Amino acid sequence: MEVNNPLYKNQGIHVISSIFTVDHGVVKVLLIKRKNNPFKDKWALVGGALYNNEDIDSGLKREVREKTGIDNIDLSLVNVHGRVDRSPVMRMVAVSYLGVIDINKANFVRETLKTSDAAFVDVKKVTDLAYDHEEILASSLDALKKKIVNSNILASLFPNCFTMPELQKTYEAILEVTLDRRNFRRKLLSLDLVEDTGEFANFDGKKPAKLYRFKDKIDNIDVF
Amino acid sequence: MEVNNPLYKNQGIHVISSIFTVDHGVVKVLLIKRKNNPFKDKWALVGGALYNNEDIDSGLKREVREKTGIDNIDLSLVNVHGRVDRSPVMRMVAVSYLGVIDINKANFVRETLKTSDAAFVDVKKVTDLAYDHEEILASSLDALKKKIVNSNILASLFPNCFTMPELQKTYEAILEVTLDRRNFRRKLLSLDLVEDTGEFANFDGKKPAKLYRFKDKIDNIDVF
DNA sequence: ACAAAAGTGTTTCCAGTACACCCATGA
DNA sequence: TCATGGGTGTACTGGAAACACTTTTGT
Repeated sequence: MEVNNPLYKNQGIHVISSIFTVDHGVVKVLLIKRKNNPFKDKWALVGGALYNNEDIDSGLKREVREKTGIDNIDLSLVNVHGRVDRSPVMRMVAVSYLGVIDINKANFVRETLKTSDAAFVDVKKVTDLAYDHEEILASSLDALKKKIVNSNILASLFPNCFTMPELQKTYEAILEVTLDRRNFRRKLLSLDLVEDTGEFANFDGKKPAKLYRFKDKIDNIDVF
Repeated sequence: MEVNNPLYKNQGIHVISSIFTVDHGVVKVLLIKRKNNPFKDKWALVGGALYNNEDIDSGLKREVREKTGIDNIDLSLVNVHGRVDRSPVMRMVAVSYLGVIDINKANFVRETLKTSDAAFVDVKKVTDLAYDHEEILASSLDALKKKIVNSNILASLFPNCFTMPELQKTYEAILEVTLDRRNFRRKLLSLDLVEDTGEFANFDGKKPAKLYRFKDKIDNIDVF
């Protein structure tokens, strides 16, 4: 059968995650530095090759765990990258995902069996990644922009409390726009995703800001 | 390297297309009957295994051509199906796509090297497909519903002229809702996707209906 | 003239936008 | 008391929804 046909041999699947955070108004993505060839010592998105004895979701989570130590992140499908020459070793089709994490809660490890370093990098300053990961990143960043207006994916960025101005700055950083304070607040409250905690946050010398928290997760709010 | 690791051996990629049409108010999908094992003589979605020397887009088009004879259809990514047991032969990850075609222009062939029959089947009556194709179909049907309100994908269903009532019936069939005639027409004209041909269609004994045609293709109208 | 189905216009309502004012705090 | 940034209210606008009337045809 097919298995013996050389046309079908030596193929594999990459599962690649773009893990984003927003750090002081800067959108960053988690990169790891590769220990092995191909692309030894190059920075890359988190991910690797799927095993043939694991579901793709399991492989995705395993790769994230193995290369970063992060264990509890929601990832959603973004795209498929299938140019025949995208890997120099053998034919690999990449399935890409995106996730969002609070930088303070992201206890990633800097070195693992296959990686020599890890860091959140400003997406605007990312260059020279392994494979076609720059392309994958661009595609995931687009998807992130679409997703934050249709889902409560940003809840992961604020596991505890947050103020409206904080949340707004995050939206503005990702979407690269500026929004009206009053309309932003009204819009967000009308979505029924967040609730007032009754607490306040005190900053430098300004009026204390109300603290909100995200309600239980409702992914992908439908337009209909 | 990885290539010699048994964990990475014997994997492949399926490219699977759900090709839809709307026939007299009934949403149908193109199925083919398999000649070979596994799932010999079972109906299945159009698709097959990607070669290791072709881009995924090329493989997708090749599979559609080989199994149906259809050569000029736009397909867009829908989902990835990666359960480890989804294929009984070897580990295959499926990438699924959707397309839409006018049933009158769809000159598909009934038999090919690998298929013994082909037919458009009412999506509500599809049962007992090969592999996990029922699951893939369900997912693609969902995607189709979302897509017809955000793109002019239905233009492929009406390569020539059409009347507003016809187009509305098509929307209603896919979305499984009923819409208001007047609002539907206004909405569609406001989208600037269609233009008046100046011609009219005469039916039984009713007022002639204006004929419209789709303007040049603009896929995926953005919400922003 | 009548039924059937097509075309057109009007009102209402809500969500998004733009904008002005008040409030609490630390210096 | 002042500057800074946070909180609240209101008027405007445009698109979606609800709805009624007219037009054309074959019988």
